[in-house]
Amino acid sequence: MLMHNPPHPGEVLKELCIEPLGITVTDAAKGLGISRKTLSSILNGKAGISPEMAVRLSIAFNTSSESWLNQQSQYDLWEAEKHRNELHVTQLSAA
Amino acid sequence: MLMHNPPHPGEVLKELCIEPLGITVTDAAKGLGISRKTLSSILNGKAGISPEMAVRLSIAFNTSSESWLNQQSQYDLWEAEKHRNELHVTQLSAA
DNA sequence: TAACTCATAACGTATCAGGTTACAATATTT
DNA sequence: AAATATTGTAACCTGATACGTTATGAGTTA
Repeated sequence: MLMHNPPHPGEVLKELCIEPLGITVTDAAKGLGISRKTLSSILNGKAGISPEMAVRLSIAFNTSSESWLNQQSQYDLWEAEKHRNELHVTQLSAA
Repeated sequence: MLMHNPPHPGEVLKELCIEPLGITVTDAAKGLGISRKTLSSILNGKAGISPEMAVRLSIAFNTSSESWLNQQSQYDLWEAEKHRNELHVTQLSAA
């Protein structure tokens, strides 16, 4: 069960990876093999981290791809849970 | 680190939720508040489990939405990792 | 036979990742 | 100060995918 509002994975990426290394967004994008606009979108919370992007991050920053995708999942789930009560779903039991 | 080929989340859904209850795909779809085609696509591995669908499943089967979405993430990541060596990514270090 | 169940194809809509190009606002450097 | 670098973002395009409806064919059960 998720207990607190998870941050944008992009926010974590910026604060824990990009800024500590002192590299520019432009150079990081080059290293990741993606466009600057795509990285910028992630860093500013406009785009999520796709499975492929998680693998790219794991290579570039020597981390685990799982941790990146899990962060994204938890963020997405937090958003989805906000509308739990609006879903027309009934409990299912044996026929 | 993921060690073995994760199953389709839809496969798990079918074997651990639908079949044990002895309910039809049609009735399960009704309970979930989605179309029969959408559920069929998931059960047969043609579609993934979206964050919203994870919440629906958690309500209908009294489970955790996290477990469903994590299963999907692990499945997606397994697929993405297959192409790890095709990605043009370089290790990033301090400027 | 008739009714139910299911997978799937065809079609449309919405969302989203990702790319390119271009522009404006800051920083930084010379 | 002037020139350069950096960044966010808007506009536009493509491709993938979730989801819906409708229809069809196959299998199963009453």
